[in-house]
Amino acid sequence: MGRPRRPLLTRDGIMAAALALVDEEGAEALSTTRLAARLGVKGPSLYNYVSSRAEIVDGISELIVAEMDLDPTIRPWTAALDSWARAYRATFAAHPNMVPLLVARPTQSVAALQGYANTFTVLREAGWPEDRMAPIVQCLEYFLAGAALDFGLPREASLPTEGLPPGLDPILTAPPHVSDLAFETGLTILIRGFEETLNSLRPQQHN
Amino acid sequence: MGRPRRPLLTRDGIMAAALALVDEEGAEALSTTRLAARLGVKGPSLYNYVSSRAEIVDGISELIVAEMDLDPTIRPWTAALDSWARAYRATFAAHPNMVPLLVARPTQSVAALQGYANTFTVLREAGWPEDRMAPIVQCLEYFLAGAALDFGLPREASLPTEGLPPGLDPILTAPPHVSDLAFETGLTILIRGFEETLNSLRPQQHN
DNA sequence: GAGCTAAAACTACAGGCTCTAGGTTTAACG
DNA sequence: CGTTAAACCTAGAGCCTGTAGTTTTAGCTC
Repeated sequence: MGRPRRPLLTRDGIMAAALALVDEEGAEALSTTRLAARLGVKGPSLYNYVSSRAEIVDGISELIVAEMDLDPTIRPWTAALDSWARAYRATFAAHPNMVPLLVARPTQSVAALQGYANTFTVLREAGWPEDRMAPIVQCLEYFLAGAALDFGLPREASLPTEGLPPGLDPILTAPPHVSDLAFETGLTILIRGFEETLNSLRPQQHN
Repeated sequence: MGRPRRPLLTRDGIMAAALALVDEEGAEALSTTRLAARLGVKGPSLYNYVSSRAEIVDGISELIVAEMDLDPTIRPWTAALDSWARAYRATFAAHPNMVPLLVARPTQSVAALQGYANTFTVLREAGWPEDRMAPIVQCLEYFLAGAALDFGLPREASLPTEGLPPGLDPILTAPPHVSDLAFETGLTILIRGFEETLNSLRPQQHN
């Protein structure tokens, strides 16, 4: 076939198509062969723009992180954390198939780091001691990551049906919105807890 | 080679070897070929005991879940949740390479369900209303799952080093035990929050 | 003990995956 | 117009999961 009149591919196009592929067909459908087919091209052509499959996964992550628009002006800090948490969750909810791929790698995209930096700024402004910020942020992120995992789980996984231990009704007959409830419960408790922690720290600042 | 004098494999032996393989060489080393080699056997022989690779992953999960011994007699309920949380975390800490494989599937092993059932029993005893237990438990599990993910992350991931947004010092210069701190912080806050939730619920029970 | 069945290993291979090597056409530039 | 390099291609190596069919032998029945 030789070189086409105009390039059939772009790096951004590859990443966008990869995200669409995963959204539509699941994480296990993300192969260079299938992605290339979707782009009207043979597999190895992708390697003109990308050096490995892992790089494609990273590219998708960046797209998703970029998608969650954070407002850096929100104050006070409790509202900022709350808004961050909801944006985080909404983003993963929009791409449930990506969850297994995302959680396996550490977040090192620039956009994500920007988000962290902003969070630290807000906390610092509010009077949080330098050495207390990282644990607080990480602690909230644990909760958010766990909540995100929930979206990635296969729906309606058939349980053994027989030989189950008794007393599981609360989880078996749970209404579908129990995840929302769990999220709201945890987020409220965590942020209130952070607030109390900060309050208990403040008096000592004036010693 | 034909049938050996005594079987070379057992289902349990396969699962145990698979767990050891993942622990020692990482999740990506878990292939039927390599697992078989470690057992002194060729790849397809495994299929006499197991019907798919996924079944092996499930088997490993069960081994790990079984490993975390929960004491069903612990009271009060706050101590029970605390102990459950620590056992959960310790278990994942012992098998960091399994984390990516574990979180991608829902927990449907009998041992795990037993653990849930026990948790619900303890909460019920303590006076939690039936419809409040599932959110509480799931909320704590979000936190624990997220904390577990931390163990599965590749260590010492090299960051871009340049072009980083400013203000990231708290995360970059964080001491290595910041994960422990984040865990303790979150667990304390959550359990205290649950306690207050229950207290605020109690007065209404006597209406 | 002889013979049959089925267990438990094997080899061979189909089809999928990632990625490399090298070929071919054409765009872009001097 | 000629050269270089871009951007596609095909071929294939080497991994993977899983199936089919073969071989040897254990264990049971008569």
